[in-house]
Amino acid sequence: MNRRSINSWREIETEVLNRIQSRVWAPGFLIPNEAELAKEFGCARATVNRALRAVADAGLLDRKRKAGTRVATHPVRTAKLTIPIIRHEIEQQNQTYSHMLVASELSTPPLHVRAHMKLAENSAALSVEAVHMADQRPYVHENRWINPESVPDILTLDLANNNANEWLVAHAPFTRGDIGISAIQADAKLADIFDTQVNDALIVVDRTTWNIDQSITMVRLTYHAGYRMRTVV
Amino acid sequence: MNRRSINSWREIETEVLNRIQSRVWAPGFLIPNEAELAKEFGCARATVNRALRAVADAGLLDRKRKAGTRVATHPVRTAKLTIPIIRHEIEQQNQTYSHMLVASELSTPPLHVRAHMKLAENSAALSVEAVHMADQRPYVHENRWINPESVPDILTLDLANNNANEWLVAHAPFTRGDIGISAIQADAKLADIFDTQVNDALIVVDRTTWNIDQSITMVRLTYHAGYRMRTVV
DNA sequence: CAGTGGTCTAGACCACAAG
DNA sequence: TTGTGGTCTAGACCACTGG
Repeated sequence: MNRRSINSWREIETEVLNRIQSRVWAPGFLIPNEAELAKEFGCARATVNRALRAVADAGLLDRKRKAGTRVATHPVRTAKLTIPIIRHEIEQQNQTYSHMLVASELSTPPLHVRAHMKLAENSAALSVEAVHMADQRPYVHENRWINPESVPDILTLDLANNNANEWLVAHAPFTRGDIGISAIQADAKLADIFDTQVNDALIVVDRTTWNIDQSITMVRLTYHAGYRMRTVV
Repeated sequence: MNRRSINSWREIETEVLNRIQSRVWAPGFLIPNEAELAKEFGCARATVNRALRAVADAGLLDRKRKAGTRVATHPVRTAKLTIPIIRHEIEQQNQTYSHMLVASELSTPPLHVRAHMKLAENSAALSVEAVHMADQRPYVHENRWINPESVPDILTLDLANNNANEWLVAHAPFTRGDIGISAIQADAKLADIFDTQVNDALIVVDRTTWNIDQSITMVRLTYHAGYRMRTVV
């Protein structure tokens, strides 16, 4: 075969994607092993490995030792949902960010919060309620519980002039988090905050972050009516 | 230093994460270069590279040639939002999947669809409306436009017995897609489908997929009331 | 210009899993 | 048992970019 030598993993990745897309390698097809592809492309096996690993990470190939590499029959694609700092998200739209603290209080969280955050029955947590504004208009409402055992410094922080969202990102790295996205009807309070109608549909993001097995914070973000989360695959 | 030798990239990754989390390497800190870390860990530079690349991909390190590697000050975390085949999502919850075709018709799409899918003014597209059921209960409503130029075979497919969602995944690989998530109030039709109240808040996912620059399909998925998308970071 | 990460190579050994 | 991907090494050169 007079194929010109392909020796960058990105070129190999492109070639592999082309073969999959053009169905030269159809779904379920067992593709040649790394050594053979390396010979075909005239490069080292490690380079082929790098390329195939990238394509497999994207969900288009299934790789198994001994069994070889197959084109995924039902590629499970994943979209990257970025979790931006709210100020950044707003400023990226060329709007002016501001932040309003509604309330902050150290108290005993309700049962469902204690349960989800794995807090002891009599333990106190810091409750923070705030509204993030874009060009002075309410953008997202934040309702947060913070575990002071994970971030004791939060108790001495001036939350009126500091933003819990950003402060936590910089000072409380987390190892994992769970996220839920749902839709709710605006109640009277939310309708008032967002200057919209009761029963308007709003997007809600619930997120809890953990340091190993200790909860850091549990937050509910309720976005203004008409908000649209966007991403690409 | 009497450090034991660390020579797997996963161990190095763990060690790096530990140093970031314990703030031994604080946000903004310029960490040693790959060669130095390789010496410290007693491994090859390529191994350090593999580990640092993984951590950087996770958003916790910023790497630049010549400038070196710094701990991210505002780590941009990304959650993986999987785009499952609806049948799989339902079966994973141990529910029985079924699928009901409401309508399918070749017709001229409305302007906003033509515009988004980049279709010519007089071109026809296949419109498919269906409901996916879990244990006989409506789970998600699907409203889809398919570009027959991208997937001509769809025109001869028996959509009553085949599921456009799955068929497209297997037969029309896409190179990119854009996704929007929003909340809407149920209108009379959706309330009827989901046997819920008008004005109930529903989650809507709009997705358009592309083969290079040619649109394949544009779909609106409207989930039943109370549906919750979940993911982890 | 020079330091850093990005990548490639040729070879080696290992870990897993199919048969 | 054995074929396949997974990983590591030591070295090399390249590409980008800060100073």
